[in-house]
Order: sequence, then C-alpha cells, then structure tokens
Amino acid sequence: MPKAPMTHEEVEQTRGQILDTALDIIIEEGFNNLSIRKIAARLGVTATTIYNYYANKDELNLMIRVRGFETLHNLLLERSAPFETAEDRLSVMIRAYVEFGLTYSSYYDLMFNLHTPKYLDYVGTDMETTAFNEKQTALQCLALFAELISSYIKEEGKVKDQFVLYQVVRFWSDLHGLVTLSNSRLFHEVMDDVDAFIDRRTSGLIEEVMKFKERFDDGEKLFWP
Amino acid sequence: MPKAPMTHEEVEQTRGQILDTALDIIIEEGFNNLSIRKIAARLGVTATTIYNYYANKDELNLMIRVRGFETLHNLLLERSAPFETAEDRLSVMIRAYVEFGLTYSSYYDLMFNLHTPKYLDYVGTDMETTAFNEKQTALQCLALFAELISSYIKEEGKVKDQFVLYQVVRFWSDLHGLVTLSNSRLFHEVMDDVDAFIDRRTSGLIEEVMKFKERFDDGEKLFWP
DNA sequence: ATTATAACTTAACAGTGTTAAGTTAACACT
DNA sequence: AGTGTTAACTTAACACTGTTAAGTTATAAT
Repeated sequence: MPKAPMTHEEVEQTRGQILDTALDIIIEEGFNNLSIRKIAARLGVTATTIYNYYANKDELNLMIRVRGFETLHNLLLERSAPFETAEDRLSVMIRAYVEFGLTYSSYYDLMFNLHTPKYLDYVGTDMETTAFNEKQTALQCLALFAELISSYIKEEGKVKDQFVLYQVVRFWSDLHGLVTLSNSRLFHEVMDDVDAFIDRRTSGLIEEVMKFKERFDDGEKLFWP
Repeated sequence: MPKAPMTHEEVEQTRGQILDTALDIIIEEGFNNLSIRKIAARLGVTATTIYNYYANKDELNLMIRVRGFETLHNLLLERSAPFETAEDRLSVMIRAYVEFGLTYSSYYDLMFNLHTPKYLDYVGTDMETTAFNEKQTALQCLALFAELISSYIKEEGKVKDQFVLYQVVRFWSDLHGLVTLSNSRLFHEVMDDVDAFIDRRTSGLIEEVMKFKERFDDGEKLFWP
C-alpha cells in the first residue's frame, strides 16, 4: 500500500545531480563558496532535501574527492596510453599530475589538504565504507606510478616493495610541494616566472627518476637512497 | 574635555592579548574552531570589541601568520647559532624547518596554504602595509637559507642570484611537500613508519645540498641544474 | 556640573550546517 | 471509491559564524 520508493538507480541519479551541481559551484565560485543551500537552490529544492541523499556535508566532500581521484586516474591512464616504454609513461604521468594539480586546484586542495578528514578518521563510523572506496581510488593513482618504478628493478621481494614505496612517496611529496606552493600563490610572491620554475623543476624530477632507471639498467643492485 | 584615548602601547598590549588568546584557541581546538566570539568570551568582552582592535578576521589571521614567521625565523636563528660552517648551519636549519612544520601544524597551514590571502591580494587595500610586513618577515626566513647557499659560490652577479633563488625555492618546495603531506595524514594512509620516512627524506635533502657545495668547492663553474 | 568622546555593549543581518516535525502525493488493499 | 501507509519533500527552528549600526557608560577637561 505504500508509495513505491525510488529505485536504486534513481537515487544514484539524484545523488549524481547533486554532486554535479556541487562541482559546478566549486568551479564557478570556489570551494569556500560551496554550501548545501546553494546546491539545493540550483536544483530547485530545499536544503533539507539534500540530506535525503547525503548524510552530511562531509559525505558530499568525500564524494567530490572520489570524483577527483577518478579524474586524476583517468588523466594518468589517458596520457600514458600512447606510450610504450616505462620512461615515456612515467614522464608524461609526472607532467599530468602537475597539470591536474594546477588546473583543478580546488579539487586538488580538497583531495590532499589538511582540513579534510582522511580514511583513518572514518574507521568505525557510518561513512567508513565510503571513505574506504575513496582511499582505494586514490591508491590506484599511486599504484600507476609504483608499477612503473617497480618495472625498473629485476629483483623481487619485500625489500624491493619497500624501496618502490619509498621512491613513489618521495616523488609524490616533491610534486605535491610544487603544486601546493604554486596554488597557494606563494611562488608568485618570490619569483617572476613561476611557470618556468615549475617546468624546470618538473623536468628535474623526471631526470632524477631516469637516473634511477639507468643505475638499475647498469646492473646495480638494489640500493637505498 | 574628552576622555583620554589609550596610548599606542596600551592598544598594542590589547592587540597582543587578543592575538595570544587566538593562538591559545588554535593550539587547543585547532584553527577551524577559532572564532571572534570565542576569543572575545575568553577575554570577557563582546565580539564587537575585537573589531576596535582588528579590522576583521582577515587582519587577525594576517597577524597570526606574522607571529608564525617570527617564530620560525627565531627557531632558525636559534638552531643555527651554535654552528660555524655553512654545512652545519644549513643542516640544522633544514631540520628545524621540518620540525616547525610538524609541531605547529596549524600555524604552518595558515602560513603556507591555499585559502589564506597573500600579500599580492592586499595590494591597494587598507591592509596592504600589514600584509607587506608579513611578507618581509616571511622573506627573512627564505633569506637565511639563501645566504648560506650563496656563500658556496665564489662567482657574483645576476646569474648567481637567479641560481640561488632557484635552489632555495626548490628545496623549500620539497620540504613543503614533506611537511604538508605529513600534516594532512596522507602519509599515514600509505605507510607504517612515517617518522622514519620523514627522517630519511630530510637527510636525503641535506645530502643533496651538500653535494652542491662539493661541486662548487671542487672549482666547478656555476651550473644550471 | 557640563560636555565630548573613548571603549564598550546590544541588537540585528545574512549567512552556515543540521534536525524535528509537518505536509503532500502516490500507491496497494479493501 | 475510499483509506491507510509511507516516500519525498518543506517548514521552522537551533546554534553557530563574521560583521555592522546604534545605543550606553564611564572618564576626563572645562
């Protein structure tokens, strides 16, 4: 006798519309100007309706981050697809990462910055599974880099895995510093030609990765940097 | 006939008390939980009173950042003072920077992150001079590093200055990536022993700086990295 | 005692996330 | 056709934010 509930697909569609609207607002007005009421107004409903589809703003932020990681993952795949060698693929992926960070600076900030909770913060809460999915999507991006670095090294085993993780996180950290100091416009406070700096530093990092490969190609045993 | 206004010093003292209270709240409850009303309540006044001493929350944030840069600057001087050689001084300063970033993560975030306006955003506004002072304090920290790198190189001139700026900003960028990914707890999502990683990476960066020095000591001409 | 005014407060506005309670409309069953 | 169930939505409110206009109070010099 009751009214038939929305199908799972209909719910997902509405959730998608809400997310799309949120992304529109972020792109048009920046992340700081995103509010539940603003999303609702654009969709012609009241703010409370949003809460039928997302538990709270945190969950919405989490979904925005998932979108971000998916976009990044796709970009990395897209850019590396035309290339065969690990060198070429790594090179374009590093440049793609920087490009993503600078282009979608609002996403990037939400994905990688301090004031957003991370998976470990959600363990034991209602949103643990959502957060788990976000983390997996994010890890797939890291994995793309890890696979390539890993392919350099003939040895196998736990020590290798640790080495690869160290290398990946190390280069990630360097790239992250580059992206965030540029997005925070602090580079612009101390330098005239920021673009040139970013180009040079990105090229420098790619060269560093290539040097690692050469050392392994020359038959060097696994070394600890 | 009018009531005598507060002396400049009294005003500065009150401004200082407001700032101190703000810092207390940031340390105790985090930057996100800082509010004008909360500061006022702790000082036993109303929120509007704060506006007699600071134009708005932005100016208060600016002053918090100045404090942060002063603290960082003092820490760098303090740590490097006992040492004579440029190597030792650079080494302890690099470690001090990381230590500062990890210890005062709330300050650090406010000082270096996206969503706080920078000097260039204040040009032409009432707060331009305040922002200018902040920038100068910040640049003094950079200068401490620049002087030491500069002392490696015997040559002089514009090319050298550009080289030194590139090097300083490059290492700053790397350190910033390390600090912010740690503070955002993203390292903790992918690694077990984050402290070990940070130690190793910091040491690695110090080694890199030392290698530069060696190349110059060996009589190498100014090279472009 | 009067008066100017510095320092402060009250009250309000427009905004935020969020929740409890009420409305509306669609469906299945009698 | 009428009725009860309930999904989807709205209204109204709470507690909070930064910020401002207007009003109060206490102090100092005349």
